[in-house]
Amino acid sequence: MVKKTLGRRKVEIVKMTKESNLQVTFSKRKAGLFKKASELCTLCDAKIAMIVFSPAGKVFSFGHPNVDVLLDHFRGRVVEHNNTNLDESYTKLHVQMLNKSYTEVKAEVEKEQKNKQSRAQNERENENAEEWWSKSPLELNLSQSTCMIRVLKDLKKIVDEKAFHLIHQTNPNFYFGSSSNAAAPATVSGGNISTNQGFFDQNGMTPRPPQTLLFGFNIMNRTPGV
Amino acid sequence: MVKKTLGRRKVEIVKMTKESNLQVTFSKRKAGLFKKASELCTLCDAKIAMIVFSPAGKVFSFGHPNVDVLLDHFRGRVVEHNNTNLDESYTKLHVQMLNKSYTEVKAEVEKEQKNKQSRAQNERENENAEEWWSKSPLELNLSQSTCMIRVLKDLKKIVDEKAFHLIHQTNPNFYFGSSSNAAAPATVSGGNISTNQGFFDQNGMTPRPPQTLLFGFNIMNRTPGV
DNA sequence: AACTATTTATAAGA
DNA sequence: TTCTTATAAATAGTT
Repeated sequence: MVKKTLGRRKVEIVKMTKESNLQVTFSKRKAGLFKKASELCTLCDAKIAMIVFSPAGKVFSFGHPNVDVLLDHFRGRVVEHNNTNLDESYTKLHVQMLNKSYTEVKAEVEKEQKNKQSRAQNERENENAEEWWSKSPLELNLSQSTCMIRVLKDLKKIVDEKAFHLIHQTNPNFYFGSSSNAAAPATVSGGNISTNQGFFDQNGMTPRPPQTLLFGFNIMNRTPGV
Repeated sequence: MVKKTLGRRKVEIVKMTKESNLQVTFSKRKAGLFKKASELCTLCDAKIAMIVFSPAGKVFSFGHPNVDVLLDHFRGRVVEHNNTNLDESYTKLHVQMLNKSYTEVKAEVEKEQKNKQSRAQNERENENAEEWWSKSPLELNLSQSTCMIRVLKDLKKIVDEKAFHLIHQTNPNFYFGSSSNAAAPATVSGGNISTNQGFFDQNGMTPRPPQTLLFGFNIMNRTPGV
C-alpha cells in the first residue's frame, strides 16, 4: 500500500522562501490562529483583540467581544469618556462594532456563501451599509471606563516590569520610535535605535484621511489575495 | 501495559465549567496562541497585534513588530502625523515600543529567569525603567503614514463589505455601542442592541488617568494569576 | 479546495 | 506551576 502523500513535514520557523507556498500558508495559519483565539474566548471567557497584516498589507482582524472599545481605551481616551460628551466624541471616531464570536461569524459566512447573491447586488447594498456604519454612535458608561482604567494600570505595571529586564540586558535589539528611514533616530536615555526592522515596508500612497475607522469584528473566510 | 494517562481528551468548545481547569487551560492556550502568532509573523512576514484579557481582567499582549504604531494609526492619527509636530503629539501619548519578536523575548525571558535577581533589586530598578519609558519620543515619517492610510482604506473596504452581509441576515446578534448596563441603548438604523454580553464585566475602581500607555511587545512566561 | 501522513498542541493526571 | 503521556487537532506537501 503506497502512501498518497508524505504527510505534514516539519518546517523550520524562518521566513518562507517559496513565494508560492507563502500565501497559502498565511491563509491556513491565519485561519488557525483565529480559530484558536475564538476557542480561547469561548472556553475561558477571555477577551481578545487581534489585528493581522499580511505581507501585502491586507488587514484582518479578530475581536471578541469587539476590538474597538479596547483600543479606544488603550489610547488614553478613558478620561475623556468620564466626561459628558461621550456620544459626540465617539461619533466623531465613527466607532462601530459587532459582537460575534469567530465561530458564529464563520458559520454565518459559510451559510451565506451557499445562497450567495450576485456581485452587482452586493455592490449596491454596500452603499447602504456604509451609511449604516457611519451613523451609529457608541456609548460608554462610567463603570466601564473605570474598569478599563484599572486594566490599563495593570498593563502598565506589567510592561514596566518586563521592559526593565529587557532593556538592561545588553541586548540592544529594541525598537524606539520609527526605524526604517527616520532622518534622526531619537536617542533614548540608556539606549538608542539599533534595529532596522521597520513596521512599514511599503511605498507610500496618496495621503487621504480615513473617514471611518472600523474594526472589532471577525473577518474570516475572506482572503482575496493576502 | 497500563496507560499512565488517558491522554488528551476531546473537549467541546463551550464555556468551561470547572473553574480549577479554567486557569491552566487559559495559560496553556494563551501560550499556544502567542506561539502561533509568532510563527505566522516569522514564516509569512506578517504583522500582528494582539491583546488578551483574562477573565480576571489581566492583560497580555503580543506584537510584532510592535502593537502601538498600529493602533495609533488605526485611531485616526494618520493625518496628524503628516503635519509638523509629530514628535510632540507622540510624546504626549507616551508611546514607546519594543521591536522584538515573541520568540526572541521568550528566549530572553527564560534566560533571565535562570540567573534571576532578588525582588528588591528589581523594585529599585523598575523606577529607572519608568523614567526611561516616559521620556522616549516616537517619530513617524511621511512614507509610513501614507502607507498606513492605504492599509486603513483596505480595512474599511473589507469591513464594509462583510458588515453588510452580517447585518442584513435577520440575525440580530450584534453589538452596537455599550451593552452591559448602558442607560439608553442606542438605536441604530436597521437594528438595535440585542446582546447583553458586555465587554466589561467587572465593577469599577477609582478612576485615575493612565500616565503612560505602553504596549507593543510580548509578555509571556508571566501569568501570575490569570 | 481536498487529502493524509505527520507534526504540534493540549487535556488530564501526577 | 511544571512534567508526562496519550490523544485531538493543525497543517505541509501533494493532488
